[in-house]
Amino acid sequence: AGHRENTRSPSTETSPPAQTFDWMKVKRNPPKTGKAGEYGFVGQPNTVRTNFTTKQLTELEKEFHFNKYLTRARRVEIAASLQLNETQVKIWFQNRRMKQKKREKEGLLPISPATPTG
Amino acid sequence: VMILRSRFLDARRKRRNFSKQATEILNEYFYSHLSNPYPSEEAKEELAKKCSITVSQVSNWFGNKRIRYKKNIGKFQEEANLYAAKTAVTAAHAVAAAVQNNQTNSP
DNA sequence: AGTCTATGATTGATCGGCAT
DNA sequence: GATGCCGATCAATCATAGAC
Repeated sequence: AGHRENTRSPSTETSPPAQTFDWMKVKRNPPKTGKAGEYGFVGQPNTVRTNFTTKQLTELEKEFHFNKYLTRARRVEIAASLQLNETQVKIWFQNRRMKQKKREKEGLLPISPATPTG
Repeated sequence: VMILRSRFLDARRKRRNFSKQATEILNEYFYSHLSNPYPSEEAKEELAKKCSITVSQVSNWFGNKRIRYKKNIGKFQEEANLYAAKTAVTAAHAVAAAVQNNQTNSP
């Protein structure tokens, strides 16, 4: 999505000195996800990326094949059975759909007809 | 925590660096748009074509570049100057050409 | 032949915008 | 006003290619 422009001198673009533009200051808020995945460890604003287990991924993948989209009820079930937040399940499906789209898009043209030099 | 590696030992495994020239093109774009290195979809497609890589790869490249650049600006200073100078030369050529064109075209 | 760094890809999660 | 989805991006990490 769109990002904010810089607040620096917008005059000359080709300036050697490394200025600090706004995009360089962008910081993401830490995940709100309070995970409870692996081996006993609940609560805590888990400040890091959750690592899904192979089992969880397998189940999610399996469900994805069945339905690309989830209903509220199904989401609750999955989240409970896999010990994940509803949000995590929701986000996973979201990302999975994007991944699917990307694959379809890529696996359609990448075959360069005649790769010229360069 | 160790046996679960086979999960994704797939694509990420065998990776190939882009050609010297492709990297050159990408860097030129990056440093000449340092104030906002976010190429549009069209720009990405054009870069992808010029570099003979996919649009996703262009996106990956810029994503990695942006993060790594801001993570350690100092480390890229040299590279930044290099490309800044390069584009400056290109600009100079353009100006020279324009001037010449102007001379032979303004009787 | 290792160790360290550069780099492309993957992915859980965030951001802004839009739809319901 | 809240909630879900999309598209783009972030940020951390993986695994490998390359430098030393």
